[in-house]
Amino acid sequence: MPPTKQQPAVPLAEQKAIILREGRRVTSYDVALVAGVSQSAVSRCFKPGASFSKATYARVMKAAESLEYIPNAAARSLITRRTNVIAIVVSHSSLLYDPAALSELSQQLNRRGKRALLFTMQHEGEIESILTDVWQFQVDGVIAASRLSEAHVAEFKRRKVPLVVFNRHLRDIEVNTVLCDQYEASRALVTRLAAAGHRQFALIGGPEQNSVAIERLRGALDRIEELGLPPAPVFHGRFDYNSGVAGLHELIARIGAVPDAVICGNDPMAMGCVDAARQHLHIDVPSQMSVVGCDAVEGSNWLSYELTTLRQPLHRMAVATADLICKLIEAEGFMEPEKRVFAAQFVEGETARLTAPRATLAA
Amino acid sequence: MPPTKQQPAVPLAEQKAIILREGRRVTSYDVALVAGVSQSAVSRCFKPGASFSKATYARVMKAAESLEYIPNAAARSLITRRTNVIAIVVSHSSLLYDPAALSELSQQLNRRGKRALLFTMQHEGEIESILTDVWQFQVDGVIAASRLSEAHVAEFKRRKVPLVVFNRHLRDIEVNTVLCDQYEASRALVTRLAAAGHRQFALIGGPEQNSVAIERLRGALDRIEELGLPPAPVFHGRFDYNSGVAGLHELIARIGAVPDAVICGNDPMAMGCVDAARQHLHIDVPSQMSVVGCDAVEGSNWLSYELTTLRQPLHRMAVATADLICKLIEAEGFMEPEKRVFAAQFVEGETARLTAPRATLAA
DNA sequence: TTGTAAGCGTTATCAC
DNA sequence: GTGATAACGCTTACAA
Repeated sequence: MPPTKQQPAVPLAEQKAIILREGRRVTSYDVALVAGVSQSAVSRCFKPGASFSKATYARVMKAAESLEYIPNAAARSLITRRTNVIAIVVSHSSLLYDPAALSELSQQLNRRGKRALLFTMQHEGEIESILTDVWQFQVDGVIAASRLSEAHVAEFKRRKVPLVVFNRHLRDIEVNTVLCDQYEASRALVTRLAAAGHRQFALIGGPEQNSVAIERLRGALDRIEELGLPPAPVFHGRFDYNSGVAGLHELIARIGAVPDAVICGNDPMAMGCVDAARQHLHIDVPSQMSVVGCDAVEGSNWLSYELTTLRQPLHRMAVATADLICKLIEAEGFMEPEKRVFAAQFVEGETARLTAPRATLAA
Repeated sequence: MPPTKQQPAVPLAEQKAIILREGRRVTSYDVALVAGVSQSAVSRCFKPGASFSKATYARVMKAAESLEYIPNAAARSLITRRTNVIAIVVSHSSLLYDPAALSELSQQLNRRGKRALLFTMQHEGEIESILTDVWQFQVDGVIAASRLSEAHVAEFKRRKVPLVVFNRHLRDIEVNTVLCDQYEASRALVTRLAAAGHRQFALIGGPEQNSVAIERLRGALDRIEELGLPPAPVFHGRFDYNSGVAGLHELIARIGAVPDAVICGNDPMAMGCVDAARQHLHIDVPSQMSVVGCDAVEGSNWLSYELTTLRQPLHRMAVATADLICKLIEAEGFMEPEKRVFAAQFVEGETARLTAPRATLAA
């Protein structure tokens, strides 16, 4: 066996004492001293795919473990220009009303070795200060589930920070997007309900600025007009249960009669609408009035509701989003904006009448 | 006016061209060149409380803005040893079943100038790899809403990373904690229900390893025994709606009769229990059987349920958690572990009978 | 108040 | 395969 050439190793206990005394963190330099190798050798051992001998690796790992050494991500990212952090920008309400989306996104990023830096905003105005922080943290990319102006999108481009817009419709802006085709889903829904004999529609939409809410409304209104049905009144809610309750009362007052079908911008509003109908107004759902929600959230399929709704393929959308952001990071700017559109899946449920009523035929 | 002494400023356009050509990021050095000052002057202008003249500040800010300069957080944290990032470790299920907690925490951190790095875990086993990442990212502190072993807590201490455990009961471990007194709340609940004449209790608990679930069960079981009531059977669910449905069926089979009251470990399970009673078994709630949940989640107060439940003061808990973690960061280790305990608030709702039944007196 | 210069803890380059 | 050495972009004494 040839003699192993190596630097004199510093005793572990001694090095530990020094670190403790100076109140320092453990660095790769400390590991190098204990392992009897150079600092760069330590660095290489922590880099997958780098070249080092088995013996060096063993010595380094032993020293690293006994010192509980962990590489410093800040120092690494300073030179690699990669942080392995993806910012997720999400509004307070989407977090509350659809927590599964955030959870899925986080999981998918983790699986790809990325971590999620969470930015929640209560008001649209906070976006400015959030973006400032996003730039500061040098995140590798951003997933935004929030409204973004054209100027904001342009700044992402200038700064070369990959951006994927999740489930928002940014019309006429060239930007990477993963979304569910709300417009088409709404149209198909109206078609189906109309085929079952519904004529007078009423709509409980989401906030007027919300792009998802807008698309859902547009789809329904366009299709209603195309089919020559009576115009549908619109109530703008805030995506919460109470908006559904209030919405139904107001819509009935406006029409002066019970509508055949109420299409709601999301599930909590639809559940509010169902409850208001059944418990306040003693309207039977679905025989007297149909109610449809959107999102198939936790709770929509419970026995008390069994809501008719539209399920977004959240898992697949999260996978697509994570894939896309990773691809963008790899491509380093040399990629055309990509839009990945998913179709919503109809959940029949029990709150909408989906076949023509016999009674009507008899009458 | 005295002549302003300053270094020759480099033209903005020229500097921009250089940056673009070299594909670099904009650094404080670029700003310094354009502003005609030293790099350290630029740094100082971005540090609140540092000393600089008004004139210098103005020149620096003008240059910074025109170059769209933003300080690099990685470089800064390398030297300041502060990242302004707090890790939030949360299990998939708590994110899903109580998204408001995460949202509140994130908001409160933001308000204190901190950002949240989100770690979600689907299985308890993932905690190891998560902690490795936590150390790498040099976060200023960690808020954990998950199970942590004594060894894990010890590692936080060794690495001097502030830790606050959110709403978990780590028995016999010295660790900063913000929680709701589940044990006491459960005891009080049993007391109140017993006073209303309930004798046969049944329990639908959460996962056997979950500390919150354990405390809730313990409190109920202890109090039931103290009051000399018949022993209550326990079903262990997974915190989801279906567990509540399945739980009620099984508990009734075990007792051989309908219990007087079912205490559930959280709201979705309670709602499952209510639905199973009303719709599968045609048991009237609350006249024939009382059902109580826990958490007062979104949906528990909707008309179809109006659940009797225990509300945790989430907002105040989030504020306390954010305050505590910030205090710990400031104290740099010189602080005794602190436990902040909040009391749950009883929500009367409509699924539990809270007064003695007249019928019983007559019989 | 301001500029000079020495770090912070890595990775990357390049001889050997 | 390995060890010097130069970045990375900032903060912070210290001297002027």
